[in-house]
Amino acid sequence: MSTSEQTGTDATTQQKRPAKRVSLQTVERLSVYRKVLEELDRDGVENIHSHDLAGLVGVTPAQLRRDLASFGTFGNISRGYNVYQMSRTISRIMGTDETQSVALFGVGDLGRALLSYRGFEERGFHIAVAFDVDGEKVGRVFAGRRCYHVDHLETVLREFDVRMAILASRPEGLQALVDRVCGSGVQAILNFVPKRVSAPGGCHLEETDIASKLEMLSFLAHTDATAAHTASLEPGEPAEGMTA
Amino acid sequence: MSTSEQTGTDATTQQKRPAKRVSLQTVERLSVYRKVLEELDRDGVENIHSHDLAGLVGVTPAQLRRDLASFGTFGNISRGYNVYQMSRTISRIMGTDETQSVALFGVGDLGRALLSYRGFEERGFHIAVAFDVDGEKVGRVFAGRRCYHVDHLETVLREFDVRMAILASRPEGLQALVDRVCGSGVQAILNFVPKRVSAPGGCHLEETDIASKLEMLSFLAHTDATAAHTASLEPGEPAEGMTA
DNA sequence: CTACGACTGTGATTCTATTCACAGTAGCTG
DNA sequence: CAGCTACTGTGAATAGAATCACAGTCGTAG
Ligand SMILES: NC(=O)c1ccc[n+]([C@@H]2O[C@H](COP(=O)([O-])OP(=O)(O)OC[C@H]3O[C@@H](n4cnc5c(N)ncnc54)[C@H](O)[C@@H]3O)[C@@H](O)[C@H]2O)c1
Ligand SMILES: NC(=O)c1ccc[n+]([C@@H]2O[C@H](COP(=O)([O-])OP(=O)(O)OC[C@H]3O[C@@H](n4cnc5c(N)ncnc54)[C@H](O)[C@@H]3O)[C@@H](O)[C@H]2O)c1
Repeated sequence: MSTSEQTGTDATTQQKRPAKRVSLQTVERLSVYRKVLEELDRDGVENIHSHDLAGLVGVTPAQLRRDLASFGTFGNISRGYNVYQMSRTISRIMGTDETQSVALFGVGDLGRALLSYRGFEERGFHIAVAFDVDGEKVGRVFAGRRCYHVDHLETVLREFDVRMAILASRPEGLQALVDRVCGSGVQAILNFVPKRVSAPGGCHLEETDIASKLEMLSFLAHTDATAAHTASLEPGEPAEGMTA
Repeated sequence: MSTSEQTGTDATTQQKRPAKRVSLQTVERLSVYRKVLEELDRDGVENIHSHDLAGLVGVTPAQLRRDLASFGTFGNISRGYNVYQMSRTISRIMGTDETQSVALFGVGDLGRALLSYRGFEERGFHIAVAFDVDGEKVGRVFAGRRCYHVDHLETVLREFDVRMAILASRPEGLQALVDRVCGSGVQAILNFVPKRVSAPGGCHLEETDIASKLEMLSFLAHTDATAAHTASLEPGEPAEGMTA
């Protein structure tokens, strides 16, 4: 950033630099920064230095500053960052400064747990509506949210102005569901169903495979438990067979 | 790998190369490879080429081969990889070739959803035991698993030979819980509680913050929705204040 | 008012991950 | 049985992320 107009920086200055490609890892960390900043704000802390904040979230000060720099200048030299301001700024960057409506697909065990979870509201998300195919569930109200039949998702999604969705349904027909959801204006999907699907262009899809996380942990536990990790392979016999 | 003894490679050959530091990202992908390989196996596919498998999981063929090469040689030239063998090998690498016992802490909405989920068994994990502090829940049986009081975790964990744990409790006293759990021989923890904790050395800890995933998705949706992403910042006034 | 100490933002550097590209080889064909 | 094709495993090249280190700035203290 240029040395001039330090005090006079206005939004336009930053808007002129949208080209900065910011990595997903940076965004993930931003989320953590904000969480910590909110705690600090609650504790009455007003300003904090990169060194201290970095210590709290477990990254290096350099990385923290670099992450923030992706979005422009907003620290005040020798006073550090304003906790409240920065928390709000990160919210705005992520689009969570105003509560967003989210749709839930699949009101099973997991879906109901998500519906009754109160932690989303604090982070700027509101599950506004649920969908299912089960006649037992359609029409009922779960934790204050009505459950509609998937057949009507197009009209209902637009009615509630939903742009994000959570999938907690079943693997069958998941791709078709994704296509319909994306076609109805949803731009981002969080998928809990352990099935590989792809979203059409312009729609972001994020997988959350819990079993996969456990596998990773299992690997880590096994590799440094058995010192020189015996996690070798067993090439076995060439296994003569047909070609795929 | 040397060109010799292609057919005669035995486990010891690989065990001599434990120095290969394999990245977490590689392990994450291994998990996906295995999932796809199991589907292929069910479909009767016996062999597959790196190109085809890579296409199915959404990575480049080079990356797939590189990932596998971290663990040694196990493709057969011009026949590709043996689907069943490779699936088993990856399981062994991750330590999921034999079912592992997992402990669950916190039998709330989320905890019960996890307990009733049948997908873990297929991936080599079995939630063998649950813990809570709520008198209403302690002593009861949920989906076949008994719920013990957290006070007795040390003895119960050893009894069930548990080396992995899932946290779905509450933020209060979480660090203390982690310390006790790690002290009882647990080597890996999957944490759903949105609170920053650290594990003592030798114990791996993985966070799964669902709201954080939503934030990431929100960011992505907002940034390429508003073309030249207006996600600028608002430096605001210098905000004179105390030092942190 | 000047000199100092400390902090941010960032160019340069190091480290890591991914991709390229090819040597070497197995199977297949005629 | 020789020649061809297409694949794997891997060194080399590239791209990307994290870290180092410092110039420039601000507040403060004397
Ligand atoms: N329960 C868990 O702890 C857990 C953990 C990880 C992943 N998952 C995955 O999340 C998903 C939901 O898990 P669950 O335990 O709640 O399963 P569940 O079977 O209890 O619930 C699934 C619900 O989705 C509904 N459904 C099926 N097809 C649908 C469709 N096309 N559109 C909308 N709704 C549909 C069903 O009627 C049912 O109510 C599953 O795919 C599961 O693999 C669950
Ligand atoms: N429900 C969700 O969809 C969801 C989503 C994301 C994260 N989470 C997080 O997962 C955790 C559990 O969520 P929930 O909705 O089931 O909450 P919950 O309040 O329904 O259940 C929490 C359970 O943990 C028990 N508990 C409290 N302290 C404990 C301790 N020290 N040891 C063992 N058990 C203890 C409580 O008695 C209760 O039964 C929460 O921290 C929540 O923030 C939940």
